[in-house]
Amino acid sequence: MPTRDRILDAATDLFGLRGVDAVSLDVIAAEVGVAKQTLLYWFPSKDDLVQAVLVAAAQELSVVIDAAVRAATDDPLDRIEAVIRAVFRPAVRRPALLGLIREVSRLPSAAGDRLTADLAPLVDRAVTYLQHEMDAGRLRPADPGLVASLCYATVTGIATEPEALRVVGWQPSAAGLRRLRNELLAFLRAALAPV
Amino acid sequence: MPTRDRILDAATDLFGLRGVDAVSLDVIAAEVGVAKQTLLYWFPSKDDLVQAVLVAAAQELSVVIDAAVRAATDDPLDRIEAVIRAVFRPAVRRPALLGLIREVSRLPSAAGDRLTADLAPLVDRAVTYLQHEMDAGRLRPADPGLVASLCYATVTGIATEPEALRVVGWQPSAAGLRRLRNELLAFLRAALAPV
DNA sequence: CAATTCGTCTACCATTTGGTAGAGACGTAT
DNA sequence: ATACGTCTCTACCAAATGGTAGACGAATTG
Repeated sequence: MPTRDRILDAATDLFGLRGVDAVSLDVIAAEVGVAKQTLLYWFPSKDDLVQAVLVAAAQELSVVIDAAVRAATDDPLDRIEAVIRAVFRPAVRRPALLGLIREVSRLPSAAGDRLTADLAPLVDRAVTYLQHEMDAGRLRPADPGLVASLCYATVTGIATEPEALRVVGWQPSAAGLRRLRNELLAFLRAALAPV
Repeated sequence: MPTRDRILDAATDLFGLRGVDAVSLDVIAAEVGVAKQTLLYWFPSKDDLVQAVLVAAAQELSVVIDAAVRAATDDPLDRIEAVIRAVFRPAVRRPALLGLIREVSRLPSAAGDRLTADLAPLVDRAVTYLQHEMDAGRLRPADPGLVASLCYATVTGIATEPEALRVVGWQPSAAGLRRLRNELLAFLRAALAPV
């Protein structure tokens, strides 16, 4: 893999796992196996690196979600399930991915604004869709924007906080993951289904 | 207020908002209006300060939740609603509080273990209670541990990520907060109610 | 009054941070 | 060959970091 991509990969994992401020360029460089100045050659400053990492992560997620939506059936609950399933795989494979998105909220707003702008169309489409399905009686009527946020909070929260699962005795085995995914799906289905 | 408490307060807000690693002792000292060495007088090291902040936050939340549970009626959905309402107020007044709990997952495990131990009895009681109510048919049958984690993820996520709400056009006004709280309650009620 | 404890301070220090300057290795085109 | 662009390196640097040493004044205690 090209050096630039290896840097992006390592930075994504480290930033998402430990937080942007907690990870120094030296640590990333050591992880990748190059000198710090090689990082600064590819990304002129740490801010640039953060930016690039965010853009790459947003795009990766966008693509996955988009494909899932396209492939699913017409029923909104099935469609939502498809998205969750699609997000769950990369999120578990790389817990850092969603952790990174979350990291945005504590970054100086300028950095996050770019990401927000990138994701805005995706969000708008989702909200419009929810509204439409609620009107048609296929989802529990509610504020579609807030419902979208709540779903996001649930999925991201559960994917990025292994601690919260550990204290209830959950184990990250293959079987545990399946069980978690199924409970998550049942939870959201119940939360969204029409009365 | 005594210096020690003022330090704890400021540290709670800053740690919860920006992350432990991102906040230096100098920043906290400046916020409180004392010299850095005054901090180190009260808390011999940054780790000690972090520890103290976590313990204080956990206790504050424990007390609030405990009171809410005691005061509520017998119906489990009402009881859960009471807890959410109780947590919502301090969480909104100080967004850092829940953010801090979340911060644990990225701390060196030793620091978080103490907090985990402190909260374990509370969690155990909640899980046992959920199990009991599910058996009695007053809640949707599911894995009570995972359901507890999912509720936690939803509440914490929505309270600590203003970004997720901003992108759907939500505003943190008094009316907005009420609307958010009500949607959150409806969401969880639907997710937990028996079929 | 003397001695001690408490709370805060100024003055430092070693390490780590993000970042600069510039040299050398490598291939490719002239 | 030589010149040039690409990529990585060693050698630094100024600022910020967590932390130490110890002085100062104000209470408290003998």
